[in-house]
Amino acid sequence: MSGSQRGKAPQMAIRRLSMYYRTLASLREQGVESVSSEHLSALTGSTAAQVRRDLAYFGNFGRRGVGYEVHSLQAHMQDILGIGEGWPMALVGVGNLGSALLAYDGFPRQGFRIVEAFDSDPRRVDTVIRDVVVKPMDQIKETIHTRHIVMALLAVPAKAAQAVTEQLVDAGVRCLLNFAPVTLRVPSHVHLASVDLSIEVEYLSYVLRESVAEGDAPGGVRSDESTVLSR
Amino acid sequence: MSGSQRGKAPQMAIRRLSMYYRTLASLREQGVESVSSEHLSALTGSTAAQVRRDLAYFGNFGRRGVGYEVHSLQAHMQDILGIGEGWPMALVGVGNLGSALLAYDGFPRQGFRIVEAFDSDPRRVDTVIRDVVVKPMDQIKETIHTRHIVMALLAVPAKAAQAVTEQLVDAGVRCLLNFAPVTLRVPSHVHLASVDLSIEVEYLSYVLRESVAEGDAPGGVRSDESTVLSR
DNA sequence: ATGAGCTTGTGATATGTTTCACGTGGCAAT
DNA sequence: ATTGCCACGTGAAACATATCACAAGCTCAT
Repeated sequence: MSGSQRGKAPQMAIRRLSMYYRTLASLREQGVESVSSEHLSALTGSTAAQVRRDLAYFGNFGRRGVGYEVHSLQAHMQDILGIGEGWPMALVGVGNLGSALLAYDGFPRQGFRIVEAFDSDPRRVDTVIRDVVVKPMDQIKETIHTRHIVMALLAVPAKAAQAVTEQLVDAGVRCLLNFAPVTLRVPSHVHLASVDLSIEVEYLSYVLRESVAEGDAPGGVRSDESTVLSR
Repeated sequence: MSGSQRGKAPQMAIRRLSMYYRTLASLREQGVESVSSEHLSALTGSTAAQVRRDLAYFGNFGRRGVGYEVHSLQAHMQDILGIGEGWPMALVGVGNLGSALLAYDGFPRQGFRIVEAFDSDPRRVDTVIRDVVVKPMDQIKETIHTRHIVMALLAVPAKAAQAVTEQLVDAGVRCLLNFAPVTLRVPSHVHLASVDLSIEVEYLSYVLRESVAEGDAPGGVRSDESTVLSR
């Protein structure tokens, strides 16, 4: 009944669902009521077969000969991804990046809100950014516990990251999005994703030099080969 | 001669090289002179076999029975990744995120520097952040051309992203790191990577609800399953 | 020198993901 | 009703990636 899917979906498929979700939201704003896998793939830089396969991991959302109903498909994506649960998030580290995360309007728009922020610097404690009061680190455990926060964003310096991670895990956090350029260790019941800017830049640097080394003439138009899409 | 490698490396392997590089730098600071694949895998959350395979895509850097010499291996990684070419980068969009990117010290430490910044908001133009003068958008083409900039970071609102991308491509940029939550279209000779915060958060949201749905008891200690590592 | 012990580099294998190709069901028009 | 067309859902094939397991090469102690 709630034991969801058919086969288990590849991790990448789940990330692509996010893209489909966003694209569907945009289509809906434009008043589009129906999409084909072909259309959706063009908008997300995927392929039609991939779109169909990705969606089929989770159910039969389309109608043969017709396509997918935008509104209903979006609702399904939202449900699968857990958007709308309105998970409250905590932020640790209110430096430049942390402040940017607090201000990032993509989160609230997708139903995620940073409701608590922490920093070790006394000069930042008690400042207010976007209606969030910055608290000192020693209040992490109590605050996270009483507010039932399960997701945390980690925007502290690399050196501090592992120690802070352990505080957060100890406080009961279940998901961590790490921005520090380090490999974190977490217990197996805690989920971890990382955004690493250096890795992305170095990856581009690699493909750049590779493409310069070989001959490379301009060609047609290609789509996103981003971090998460592959092809 | 410069047509580098043996087999061609998986994209993920290249991202892992970045992690090895960073880890080697850290080991070197600690005065460690030699590592085994076993040791390196423990530090990066990979496996020994994976480390050896990843490195073997590019050459024979180790000595059997001994391991890898930290300094020399780091130098090879640097060379492969093109770190040290000192690619100058341009930033477009000096809002919260853009400012954070300007301040991010991971870039200069890896040999990448943001040397130009652009914004469409007149209130931001001519301000100076971290020694970089913010220029108006209409100077993109000339500036990028004369300074031979090949990499650009895109930190503008989603709505503006595609248009700005086209300006940058027109100006001669070869690599783009996109932070806007949209799928960009670029000509095939331009390389694109994307960092999408919503996707990461939604991915965590998915695995969270999945793990809550099934029974899940705490277990041992696991390592990074981040964006880029897989397993 | 020789042997024991260690760790790399790599065929072979296993696993995972994407693509292909087509059967199935649905719609519209005649 | 029947026909023609369309687009989904999916088994099977192709491809990509990770893991296994071991031969090859190095070091050190004797």
